[in-house]
Amino acid sequence: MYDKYVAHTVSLTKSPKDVERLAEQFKALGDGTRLSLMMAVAAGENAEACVCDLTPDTGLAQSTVSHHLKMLVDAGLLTRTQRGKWAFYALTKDAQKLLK
Amino acid sequence: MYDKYVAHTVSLTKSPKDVERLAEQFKALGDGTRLSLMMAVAAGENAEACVCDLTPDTGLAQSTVSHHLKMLVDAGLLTRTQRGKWAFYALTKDAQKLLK
DNA sequence: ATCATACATTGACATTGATCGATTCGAGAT
DNA sequence: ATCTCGAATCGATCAATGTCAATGTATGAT
Repeated sequence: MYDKYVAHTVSLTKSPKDVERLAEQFKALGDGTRLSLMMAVAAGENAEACVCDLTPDTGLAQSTVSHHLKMLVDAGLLTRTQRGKWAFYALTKDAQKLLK
Repeated sequence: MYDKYVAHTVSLTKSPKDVERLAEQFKALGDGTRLSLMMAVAAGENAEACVCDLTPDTGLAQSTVSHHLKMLVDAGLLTRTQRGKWAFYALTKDAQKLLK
């Protein structure tokens, strides 16, 4: 009922700790390379992708891509699953919310 | 109809330029201080606030807060309106979408 | 056991970013 | 004109970040 008068953003309901966590997620998305990686993962088959698929498009070194992916995992935006020699990354719920 | 099978995130529909812009907005939100500022603005009367209101809570120098606000404006997340001696900041549509 | 493949980790470097104090600017009020 | 107050800009400093080459690690194939 207060919806008309009170801005119902994320903001009003978050503790300082939540704010820091959210800021961390935004920061993780706040880089062109990483945002592109997220997009590529979302666009991949079964909405997942392995590093070998992701690296070429970026034009960056494999180690750099690996580093970015780790940041996204640490931020809670990607999951990592090892299957054979490949590591598959997929979006988390948080990521889907933030990117929708 | 493809909704069930295709991740319909931001990702799939954005040009490289849009991606960079979006990344810039995420980056702007990816800092605890700035995210708190956004929240404070959203929580303010009429969903706006002036620097004098915002500065004390941050515990930072006024110049620093001013700098952060400029970044948020440049990213298209805040508007700035001068009224008398005060500068009032308010959320943009983009910001409301990203923070909802 | 050895080898190749797919990633991760490390160390280094250059760039960016957050912060402050000091100064400047602009808009009323005197 | 001068003064004051709110806010923006400047210059400097120090920490954090993006990047790569080199190396390490784990997995599967030979």
